[in-house]
Amino acid sequence: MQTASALRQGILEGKIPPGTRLTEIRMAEQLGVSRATIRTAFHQLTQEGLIDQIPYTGWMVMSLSAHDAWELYTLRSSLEALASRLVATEIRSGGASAMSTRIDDAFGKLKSACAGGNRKQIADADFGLHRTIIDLAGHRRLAEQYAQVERQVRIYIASSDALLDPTTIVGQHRPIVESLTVGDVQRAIRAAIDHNEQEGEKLVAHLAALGAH
Amino acid sequence: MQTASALRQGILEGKIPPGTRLTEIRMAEQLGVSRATIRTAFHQLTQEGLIDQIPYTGWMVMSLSAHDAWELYTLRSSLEALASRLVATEIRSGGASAMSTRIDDAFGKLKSACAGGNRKQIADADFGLHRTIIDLAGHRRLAEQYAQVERQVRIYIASSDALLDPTTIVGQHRPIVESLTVGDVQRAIRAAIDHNEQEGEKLVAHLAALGAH
DNA sequence: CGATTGGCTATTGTCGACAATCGGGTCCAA
DNA sequence: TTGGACCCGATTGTCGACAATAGCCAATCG
Repeated sequence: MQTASALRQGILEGKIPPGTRLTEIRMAEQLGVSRATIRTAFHQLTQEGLIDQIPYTGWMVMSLSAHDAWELYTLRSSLEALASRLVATEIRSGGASAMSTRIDDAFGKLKSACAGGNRKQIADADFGLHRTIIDLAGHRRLAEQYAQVERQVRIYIASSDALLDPTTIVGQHRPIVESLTVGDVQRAIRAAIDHNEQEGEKLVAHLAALGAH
Repeated sequence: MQTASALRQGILEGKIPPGTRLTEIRMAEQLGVSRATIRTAFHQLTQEGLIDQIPYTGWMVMSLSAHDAWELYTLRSSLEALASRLVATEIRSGGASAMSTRIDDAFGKLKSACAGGNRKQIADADFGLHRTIIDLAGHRRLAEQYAQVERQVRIYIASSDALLDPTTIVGQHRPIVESLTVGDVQRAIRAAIDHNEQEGEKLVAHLAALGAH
């Protein structure tokens, strides 16, 4: 839906910052549609994990505390560990070379994005690599739940690209890619968990610093 | 919301079987409310994973194939493994005796339910024990995502209680409870995974048998 | 002076009517 | 016979108006 897309983009690009209160009436006027249309869009965004409803009061752009960041990265760790197990197992058993190719392609895009230096491109390529692995698992519900986590993480990555260090990103993802493409199940699971632990600590620290400022 | 609760109950108790097509107009007449109210209820149930929307066509009660069952149990396994890790770690490090108590209580209810023999009570106690562990993890997003999986599993458990064997249920849960209450992290994780593997195979087999009938 | 009650405003919750869209069936023509 | 265009019923999508509710501020009472 068009109006949901507009709002999603605004939130994900940081134009509508976390904690912003959204009212149906104002949004309806602003976008030139009726409240019913806004309402379905808000329901959609709620399902995507981007906003929250407060009965008889309004809607709020999801806002993350340090504890929320901890939740996101512990959850993401578990979901990526499952995906890594499934993909690595498939690569190990079958000769699924198409899977390895797609992972290598996504990793290649990340490498050239880091070489380029464009923050948005780097972030997109980073998320793209992770999403490629998730999609390869052939697990709709896993993909859906992962997408919810990813979108919430993106809210913060977008509004504060303090978590992107172009010089280290490629190296941090190499263990994940290599263990997967050779079908080393145990190492792939471990690599996914380790990666999320590192990233999670960074986001928690970042949010704690913001909270203190 | 009242109307969402009525529909949820109907679906979870099997009165509205999987695959049923729901139309806003008929539901509105049937429950004596307007379409707008039904619509928000449907959006709520969609977020809960109980129904699906088909644009310009209607809404359908979630229907599970054998592959869907595989998805549910692999996902549940990962989520319960995470919860088990968190809870067992907490019990090990702190003297969180309240946690052990709540787990033992839930296990006690399961035992007496199995002794009683009432299917619905057994199912509720079974889900209750798992939910207790999830809740103890202190992880809102984990609880929410787990709830989605649980509700979808419940759709089938309710409509075909072939998966409940009162004589073995208690024994199947004992490793989970014992490893958690003594704070054995690794064993707790393993117990959670093993349990889900068993249950998943049962549901897959059940669905495959239905598909063949 | 503090707490409680009452009303007021802003916002969501609910409603019925109309517009847009989808799917299937029919009719016609090649 | 078969392919395709068209029409029609059913259903959701959208709209504006009214009802219900929460939160706030002030007035009142102890």
